Amino acid sequence: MKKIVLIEDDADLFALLKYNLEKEGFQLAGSQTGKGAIELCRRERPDLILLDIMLPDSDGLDICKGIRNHPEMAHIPVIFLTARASETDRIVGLELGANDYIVKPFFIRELIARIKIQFRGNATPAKTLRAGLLELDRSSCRVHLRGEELQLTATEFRLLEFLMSRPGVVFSREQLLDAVWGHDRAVTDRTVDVYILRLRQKIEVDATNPQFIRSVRGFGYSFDRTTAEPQMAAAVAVKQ
Amino acid sequence: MKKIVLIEDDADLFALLKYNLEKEGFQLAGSQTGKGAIELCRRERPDLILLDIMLPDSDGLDICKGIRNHPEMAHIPVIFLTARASETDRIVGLELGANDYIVKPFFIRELIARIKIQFRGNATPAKTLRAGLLELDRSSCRVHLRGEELQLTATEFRLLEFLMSRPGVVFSREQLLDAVWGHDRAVTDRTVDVYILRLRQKIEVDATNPQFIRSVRGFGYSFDRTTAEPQMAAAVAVKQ
DNA sequence: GCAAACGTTAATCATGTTGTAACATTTGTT
DNA sequence: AACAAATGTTACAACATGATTAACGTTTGC
Repeated sequence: MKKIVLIEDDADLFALLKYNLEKEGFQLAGSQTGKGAIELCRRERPDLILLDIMLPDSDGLDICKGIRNHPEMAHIPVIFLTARASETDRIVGLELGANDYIVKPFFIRELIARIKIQFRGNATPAKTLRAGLLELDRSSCRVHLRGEELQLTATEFRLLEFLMSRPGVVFSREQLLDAVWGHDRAVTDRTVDVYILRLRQKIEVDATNPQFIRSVRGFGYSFDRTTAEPQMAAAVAVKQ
Repeated sequence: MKKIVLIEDDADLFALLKYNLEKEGFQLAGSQTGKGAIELCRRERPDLILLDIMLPDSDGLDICKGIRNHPEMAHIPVIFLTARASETDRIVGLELGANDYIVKPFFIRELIARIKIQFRGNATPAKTLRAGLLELDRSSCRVHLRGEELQLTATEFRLLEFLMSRPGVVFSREQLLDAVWGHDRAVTDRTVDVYILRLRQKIEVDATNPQFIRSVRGFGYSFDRTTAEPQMAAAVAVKQ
């Protein structure tokens, strides 16, 4: 849960924001004075700071500058609440490090939207797929198992990526060929079997009891963690 | 000087924004259609993209998604121009990676303010890229290895800079040509191979075991330490 | 105008990958 | 148990890819 510090002197607005932001699932701390705001942030270590510029006892810009001067807080995003658009220049022109600002009066939902933009950061969509000890990193095209890097070929990688990105879903050989080999494929569907085998040899610890790639007889394959069944273990023991 | 790409179908608004942003010192490229917007960005490689959501021929959200899917453009900030606050939810709810948005009608100065906020975030771009004993200084266009200066040609430098600025990310030859050679490339993708070779000859200590530039068979190249040690493979072989 | 440096292509070589067929095993059904 | 269908496994020849070199056209600086 994200924690927000709100510095706003107007009691009504303070209450309104606190109510709405808490309803939205944020944890709120705050103060209605600028005095001690920096101390408050240092104690609370919020994920974001909402800062009114016009405070009766101090200047919001100074508070922001102060926060930026503390290395341990310098990275925390600050959104200014400002009374008039004419103040825009001061916020932006000076090197204060505001990450955003919003002009009063504003819709609560717009403020929430801007807060969420800050939290989304630079929108780094999960580039790496995980399943227990198995990790697949899309950007670097690497696969790790228990921290050890596996050497997969391009086709193996694409197949594993496709399966891992839709865990639990069973795909027919046809579908896998379309997705991994492409549309202009001239490939037998049994080829999929061979690649599944090769993948298993590389990612499965125990090939006889696949942990990651599940065969679904009559349908195809799926990436699915079959929770280790004690029955299976027993069966194996009997066989020996 | 910062370069901005503007995608806006309204001719009046397009002209108005172009005039004002150029007056502000930005270099502007743009299009009044969504068609080919991604291609435009790939060619221009702007520092920021202004994107109208409602376009007659395509959806701005899709364009943004497309941009985020190209690794070489994924880091470029996008500001949406949106007609109504009610569209806010779509922008924020979806994982599209918008960095900001502004609701029409807006003050030009507010837009400029928001643009500058985006640029200030990048105000401290690492002027020099480092990777172990390898140093690349962007401002002086010099590269040092163990303190010794290397003589790289312009293309070699740009290629290395591009790869080093996104360590670990694998780029296809296509992407590298787009990013390093630029728009009017009438160049075979094999050319990339030759440049990779020349770079390796200059920066790699042991060319047979590349330390910096990794070939990813079937995908392309990336600037990345290869964690897999050939010694390990040998040890395994011996154990068997 | 010349020579050196640079950018590009094409050809060759070694190596790893790919897809298939043939065979083996498992599974479910009668 | 017998059988057929589905899946697992192996081996191999054709193929694709990347590294490398040489050659050629173009730009640059003097």
